[in-house]
Amino acid sequence: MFVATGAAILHADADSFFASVEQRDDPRLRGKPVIVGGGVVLAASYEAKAFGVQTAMGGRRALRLCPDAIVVPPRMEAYTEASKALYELFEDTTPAVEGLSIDEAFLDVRGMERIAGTPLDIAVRLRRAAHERVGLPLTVGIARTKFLAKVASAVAKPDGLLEVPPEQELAFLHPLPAERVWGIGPRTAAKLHAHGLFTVGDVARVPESTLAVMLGRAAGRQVHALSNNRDPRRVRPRPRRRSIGSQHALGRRKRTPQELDADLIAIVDRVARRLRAAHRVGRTVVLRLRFDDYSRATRSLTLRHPTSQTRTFIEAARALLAAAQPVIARRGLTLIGFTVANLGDDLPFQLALPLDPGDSALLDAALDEIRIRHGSNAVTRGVLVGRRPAPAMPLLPD
DNA sequence: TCTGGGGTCCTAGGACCC
DNA sequence: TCTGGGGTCCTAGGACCC
Repeated sequence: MFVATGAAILHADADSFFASVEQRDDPRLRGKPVIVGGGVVLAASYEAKAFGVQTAMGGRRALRLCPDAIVVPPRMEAYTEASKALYELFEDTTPAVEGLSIDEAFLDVRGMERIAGTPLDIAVRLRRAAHERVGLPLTVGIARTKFLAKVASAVAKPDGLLEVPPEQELAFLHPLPAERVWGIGPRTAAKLHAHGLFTVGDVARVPESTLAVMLGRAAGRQVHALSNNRDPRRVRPRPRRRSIGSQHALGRRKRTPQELDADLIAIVDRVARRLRAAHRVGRTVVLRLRFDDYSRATRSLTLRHPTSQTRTFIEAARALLAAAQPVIARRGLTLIGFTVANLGDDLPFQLALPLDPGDSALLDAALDEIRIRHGSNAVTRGVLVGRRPAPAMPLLPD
């Protein structure tokens, strides 16, 4: 009888995803060092990685390391298609799939022994299907917890398969560098190194209260739990996304105010379109800025009503940009971004009211009532119908 | 070492309310 | 005259992930 404590969580991760899709679609790229991106490396094939090329590296440096690399521009639609095909395989494998990113997911295969074989059997089939049906290499880690499964796949890359048996978990985990722990990035790692902590095992021996002081309460707790191999999180479908945004690097060239405004409008419009396509609305708008010295700033405000209207967002974004002018003038702008958060659903509705719908206080009250029924960030658009002979009017006119 | 574009979560302070 | 404790919301920033 299969027991629930066995290693039965799979972490499936496509290797160098964008670059693998490019190599799949263009035979001339196979076996060659490929870089996807331009100014910056979005993805590098393993042949390029062998030269030291890494994701997020500047393009010029990447080409110094690997002069023979073939640079191709990204094709996001192709990657989205490939991602869908991969996720179809995941969903065919088990109903319990938790997507992490465009090319990466957890699969819970507990209790499937009788119908589908051991987790290892399942993983072998999944990898074969990825090769044969999608044409992409897939690395799979198998373990008892999500964290260990993810670490296992990272260790097994590229195009690998690794199972961590329950009795070998600590022997596997503790010798690894601390950076393998989820949530330990460069900053946190530097803090840990300063205290003489380098491996997961080193970190595991530090009391949680000490880590909380060093890293903050939440981060300390998480790092302590994971490094001590405690990860009770279940595999479950991801909740809906909480923000939608877009950004654009401007380069060093100075923009005139008119050019900057045009850039801003283009970004805001892109975000608003995506929001409407997803039937979502948002209430908090965030202007994201980056300066000559790569320092960053954000400016945000929360609207009275959630919306997906381009015009409202542009007004808000312009106001935030205007307020940030002094710091922009001092530090020079190199990136501009716009994000809408505090998302809700855009539900069409109709509301009958006893009074003339020209009354704005009444309108606010009506919207509040709707939000009580549908959630605080729901609903911005609809038709208000007055009982008096008045024409139906749009609630927030375009 | 040189930095793109898409996200997530946490922290901390201030305003405001009871 | 001095001033508790708890809560929510908003804004800004930091760190991390792919």
